[in-house]
This record gives sequence, structure tokens and C-alpha cells, in this order.
Amino acid sequence: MNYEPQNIEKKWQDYWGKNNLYKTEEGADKPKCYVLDMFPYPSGSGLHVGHFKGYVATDIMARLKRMQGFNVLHPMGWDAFGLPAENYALKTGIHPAITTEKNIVNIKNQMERAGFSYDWGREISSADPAYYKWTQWIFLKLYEKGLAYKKLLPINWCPSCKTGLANEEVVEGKCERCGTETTKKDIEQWVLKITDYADRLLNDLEGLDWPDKIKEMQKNWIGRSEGWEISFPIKGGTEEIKVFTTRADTLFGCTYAVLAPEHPLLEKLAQKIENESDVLDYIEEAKNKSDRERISEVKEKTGIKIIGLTAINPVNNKEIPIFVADYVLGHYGTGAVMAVPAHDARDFDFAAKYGLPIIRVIKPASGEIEEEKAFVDDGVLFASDGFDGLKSEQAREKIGEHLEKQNKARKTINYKLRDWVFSRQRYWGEPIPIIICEKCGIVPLSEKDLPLELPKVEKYEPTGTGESPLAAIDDWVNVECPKCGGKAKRETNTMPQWAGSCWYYLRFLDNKNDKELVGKDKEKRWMPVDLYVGGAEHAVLHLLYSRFWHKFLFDIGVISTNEPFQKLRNVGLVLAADGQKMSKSKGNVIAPEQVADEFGADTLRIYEMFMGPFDQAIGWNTQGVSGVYRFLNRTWDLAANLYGKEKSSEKVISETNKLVRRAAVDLEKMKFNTCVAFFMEYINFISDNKEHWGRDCVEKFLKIFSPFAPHFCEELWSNIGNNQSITLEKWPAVDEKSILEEKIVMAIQINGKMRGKIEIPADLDKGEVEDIAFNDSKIAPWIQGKEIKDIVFVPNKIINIVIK
RNA sequence: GCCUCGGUGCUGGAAUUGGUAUACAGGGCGGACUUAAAAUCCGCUGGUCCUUGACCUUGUGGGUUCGAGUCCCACCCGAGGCACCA
Repeated sequence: MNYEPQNIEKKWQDYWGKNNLYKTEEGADKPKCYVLDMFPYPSGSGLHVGHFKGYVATDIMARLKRMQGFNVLHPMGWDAFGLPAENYALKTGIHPAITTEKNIVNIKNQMERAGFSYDWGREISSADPAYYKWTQWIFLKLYEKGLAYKKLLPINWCPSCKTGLANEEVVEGKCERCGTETTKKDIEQWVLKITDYADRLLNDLEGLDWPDKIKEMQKNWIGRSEGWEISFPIKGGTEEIKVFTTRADTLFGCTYAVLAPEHPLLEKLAQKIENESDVLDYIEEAKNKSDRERISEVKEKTGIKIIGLTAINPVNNKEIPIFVADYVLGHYGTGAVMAVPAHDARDFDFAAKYGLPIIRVIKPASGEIEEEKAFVDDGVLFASDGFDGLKSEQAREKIGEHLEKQNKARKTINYKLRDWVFSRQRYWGEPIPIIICEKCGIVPLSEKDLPLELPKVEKYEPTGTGESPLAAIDDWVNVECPKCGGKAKRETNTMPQWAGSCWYYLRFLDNKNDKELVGKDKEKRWMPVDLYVGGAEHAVLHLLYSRFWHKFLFDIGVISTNEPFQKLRNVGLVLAADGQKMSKSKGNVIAPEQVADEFGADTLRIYEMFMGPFDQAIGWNTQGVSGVYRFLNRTWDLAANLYGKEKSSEKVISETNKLVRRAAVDLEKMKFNTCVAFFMEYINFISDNKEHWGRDCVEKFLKIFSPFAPHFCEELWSNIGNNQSITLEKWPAVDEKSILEEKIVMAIQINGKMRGKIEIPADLDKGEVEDIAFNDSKIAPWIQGKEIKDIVFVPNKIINIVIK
């Protein structure tokens, strides 16, 4: 009987489904393990082998943990709101809900063919009103607690499509759809106060078992920096310029101050500005710059001197000029900086261009100052009055405190993280549950009116004013104010793509609950997620947003955990054979069902794990796939024939136990590629000892191999006469006693170079090994007549003879 | 520019964390089987030479060590992220 995956895989998939083998029991008296994939967007072209790489890994981990006695939760659902469905609707007029539903059926089918052990009873879709009711509920809670507010904000605007765009829709400063350069436009936006959580989001990273890279990215994104806010009085008035600096130590080198074009002082002191019209022109110009222009001007700084205003450096009372320049950002710090060209690269560029003085006040602790550029590192102060000779680090504190006593400085912290712009001028997203009344202003819907369902529309085009298509549905938009009964309109913006994915992992725990977002007991039982797997591209979007919402839900007592994802691992991309990213437009996409048709799902699963380290990007190699298929065929022939009948030889038992031990160790570390290599080495060994491979070891092998190749192992398991599914078997214990203490091969080095090997019993002591080594025919000539200086002995590994 | 990873045969990669570099696979070459091909099976496969043995070899150059792919310093190259964040 040959290995014919096409004939066995469907059979077992049906069997698992019919017998509900992967349904998670709520009350089970076992430790829990929550294994989660990032849920996919149900794309019309289906998923490709790259998506499946992560799913295979979690499936293996889920199956392993079940066998190890855990109660495993392994669910799957759909991140169903999103642009492609809406764009498709724009073209065809078919409602996104219909296309989405069709795509889900298709992708679910792809998944079932791969033998994934999801508990489909917990399936959710973020576009389902029963689900987004709770997304809206969370929004109401955020609003109630003052964490959602409306603000006039400059957003990306495509002048050709006449619509606002999300940041993700602007690629290199151009509209993703039509390629027109985008500008900024002020539109009223809903914004979430994620900045209130900046410190907690930063500090709690420490306790998470996440890749360092992702933690680092979140840290940088949050961008906490400690410094001083210093006041520079404006000469001849009561106003002052507040600047934020992390380099108070350079204060004596400050030769001018710069305001961002948006700085409010400019308007306030307009009458005093002698060159007001020039300044206004510059501000207007800066505002209208496209993103592309801004990026390309990083090197070439522009600005204008304000004539009529002078600032005073509080540390030495020197008068300095004030500039407006767009290299200073209005939204960071105080929107103004003290410029120290000698010790800041940007200020140096600006000063060089406008001929401003450069005064050095810091010198390196050792070495010389380079004349033609800024010295930006910490060093030792000079030309700084009473602070000369101090190191930068101390000087920052001393100078700050000195000014603080005169009320001219205070210690402060700034973050790069900005509040989250939460509204989109789009149709296919969660409606924001808010009514805007002519009299009462913003009125939130009451909880009992949720879900606020997305109404059916005729046309999906944006209205042209930058509003979502919802704005055109008069009988939906125009409502009575719930508070005063007067005329009111609904909020027509929708929530961004990220909203539904911020909390979906909670809904899997209790997907049918219509009273609560998640039952308290269930949340307590299952959270946090024990293993979360997905691409690194979500490092600062989804993974930061959901930590924010999770902490918020914790604060309002909905959940008992402080962080959602205890352990995170990134899946590396699967590239096409040519090393390019797989994409529909390049035509280099490989569909999982294609591979399953030709070689079977088990080959697909094992190949994806074997191709290389799990978190690394690796190109697809069709020949590599057939290599795995060959391996399965050879294994099948050996296991199906059971040459050795019931009992294996001592040596085979020993090797089998070693395999169990090695496999468990590498699986725990998710080193799937080496784990597959162990299986191959084992089968190579069995192939030379096939007559000694008995039922005892075949069964053990099938058990530990089954997470990788569930159909393959299930079929062989039943062929040998087992009636119960192999997925219900226990992970075998390692029988340490059966592992033969064999002779080991030890290396002999002379001066660190390998000169020979000896086969000796394990655990010999230094003296015994020396005797053997000195008498070895290969070694003797090397030490003949030489003075032995030292002998380094590492038990069971090497002996190194150091000679002169 | 800054931050974070990486650089090992022809290719994907392994190396118990300082202890026998190149596991496992792919590809190639040779052989068996076959009328032939595919499939399968067996063998060889880092380089150089004076080929019995020795020397060289983990991006480059230094260093630490009895011993370095692994640690330290400098540099080169590649990937990802951030990008005027004061």
C-alpha cells in the first residue's frame, strides 16, 4: 500500500469534524493554554502559503499542548472590515457583506484542507453586528471616560479623489489609489487618547515574552524622553517662549530660538512682528507643502527671521534672535526649540545656511573637536560660567535646577506617541455610535441602542466633501436628539480597520454572549493569550492599539488582566521562488491547496516548518517540497510494513527515546526546522535498522510526529489497529533508563587544533583520557619530544594538549 | 542620519551558547534497476597542494583565550523599522 495523501486526508478531516475532536471543553480540569493566530482579512484571492506558515506553527503547538494534557483554546475568525471589499463594491455595486461572506467560505475551506485543529464553534467576524455591537460599546466607554474626543486635525487629503485618507493609504506621499500627491486638510476627527497610557504601554513591555525587535519598535514609537522645559522671556513684554530640551547642558551655546509655523505666539504677537507679511507667507507655504516635499527637504532647511522680536537666554541674559522654521514640529514638546548649532546637527545646518553664530560649549572628554560639524555627544562643559568642567550628564541637572529656583525651568517628559486618529471617511467599517445635536452638541448613543447597524447604501462613492458615503443617506443621518428631541445628525465617519482587531481575542472566549463583551469567569480562565503568532508588520499598529484597549478594559473592570498577549512570536515571510514578495499582481502566489493537491497537506505543513528558522523570510522552493514528500513516502513504507513486528531492539528503543526528548525541547522553543531534521535523522537511522523497528517504537514515533503530519499519522495509527484517534493520545514520556550509555567520540586537540578522535566510554576522568590520548597513534608523533605546558579537559567533549 | 537584526558550501540552513564547523534537506556528479525515461535505491560532493597526509576556510582586519562561527574593537555589505521628536 502506497502513501496516497489524496485518499486519506479528506477522510480524516471529516472524521475530526464529525467527532468534534477540536471543540474546547469549558469546564475541563486541566491547565489552560490559549494559542492564537492573528485573524486574517478575508481577501477575495484567498490566502497563500505565507499566511499558512503561521497557522501551521500554531496548529502544531496546539496539538502538542493537547497531547501534553492542556486544555487548549485554538480559535479562528475574520477581520472582515476593510478597504478591498469596499473598493470592489465601488466597481461592481455588490455589497461588501456579500463578497466578504463568500470569501470566508472559500478561506475556511482552504484551512480545513490543511488539517488545522480550530474550534469552529467560536468563529467570529468583526463585521457581524453581534460582534461590532461590542466594538461600539467600547467606544462609548472610551467617550464616557474622556478618552475619545473630537478635534480639528490636519489629515491626509487626496485632491483628486476628494477624500481623506488614512496614513496607511498614503504611500510615499502619494494617494494609494490614484497616485496624486497628498496634502494636509483640516477635518474634524475622532481621536483616542492613547497618550494617557504611554507610560504604562512602555513600562509593561518589560514583563512580556515578545521578540526584542518588537519591544524595541514599540519603545521607539512611544519615544519617551526626559528633559527640561525652559522659559525664554521675550524682550520688552510679558510673553515668553517655552522650549523643551534634553540638552540643558548646552544652554550656554544657544544662539537663537525657533518657533514652529503653528506656534500660537505668532498670532498673539502679530502686531510686534515688523515683517509680518513675509512671516505669514512662509507659514502658508509650509502648511501647503506635500508630504513628499517635506521629506525631500530634510537636508535643506528653510525658515525666516522674525524682525521685531528678541528672546533672552535665561541662563546668561544674552539676547538672541527668533526664527520660524518648519524643521520644528508644532505637535511635539512645546512647538519651539532653543537652537544650539554647535551641538545639534539640525541647528548646525540651519545656522550655516543663515549665517548664525556657532558657539561651542561642550568638548569631548578626550580627543579633538571636528570644526565642520556639530559635536552632538555628551562631553565636558566649558565657556559656561559656573558650570565649566562638569560632565554633560551632571550639568543638565545642575543647570536645570539652577533655573528652576528662578522659576524659569521645570523637569518634564515628552513622548513621540501621538493620539490615535480614529475616524475614517469610509463606508465599510463600524459606525461611530454618536449623534450630533444642533443644540446639545455631541450625544452618545445609549448602550441599549447598540448595535448601530451599518445601513445599506446605493452608492459607495465618497460624497466629494470628504465625508463617508453614509452622509448621503438622509433618513439614516437625520435623527432626533435622544436628549432634547431636537434636530440632530448621526456621526457619519466610521472606525478604522484596527478597531475590530483590538479586542477580538476576548470574544473568542465567549462569542455568543449577548449580555456582556466577555463573561468574567471565562476571561479569568483563559486570559492572557499564551502564544500569539503573526507577522512583524503589526509591531506598532495592532499590537500597540490592542494593548491600549486591553488596559482600558482592565481599568473599567471588564477584564482581570493587564496585558493581552503574554508570549508573541513573529512568523517570517514566505517569499516567492525569485525572492520577491508574493503578490497577486506579480503572479507569483502559491496557494496552499495547490500544494495539497499535488503532495498532500502534511507535506505542505512539514515543508513550511522545515524551510528555515520560523521567524525568517525564506523563498519558496518547489524542489524542497518534493524532498519532504520523499521523506514522507520513505517513512510510510517503513512504518506501514512493520518489519520488526511487536518489540524493537534496545538500540532502536534508545534512539526513539532520544528523539522524543529532542523533539520536545525544540518544539518548546518553536525551532521547527531542526525538529523536522531530527525526524529525518531518525528515519534515516530506522531505514538502516528497519527489521528492528517494532510496534512499540512505531507508535511512539507516530504520536510525536502527529502534530506535524496529523493525517499521515492518523492513518498509520489506525492501520496498526488502534480505534481511537491519535490526537487523543498522550505525549509519550522519555524513558531515560532505556537510552543506552554508549561510547562517545571525543576530540583530541594539540594547541587547539583537532588532531584526532578517540572512541571511549562516557564519563572517563581526565587521567584516563590522557592515557588513551597519549598512546593514540595519531597523537603520539605530535607530542614526541615536546614539552607539555598544559592539558585542558572538558568531560565528554575535548581534551586539548598544549605543547611548546 | 538613527535604532534593530543578520552575513556559514552551488542553494535553504545546522552548530548543545566559548569546545570535533558545514547536521538535515535541495541541487550537482557517478553508479544500480530499465529497451529508454520518470520514480526508487546506493555512493561522492567546502577549497588548495607535494593528494599516503598537511595547509586554508564561517563578510574584512585586528584583539582576548589552551581553544572563537560564537566574546571585544574597527570597518564593509544586506534586510527591516523610524525618520527634522529638540
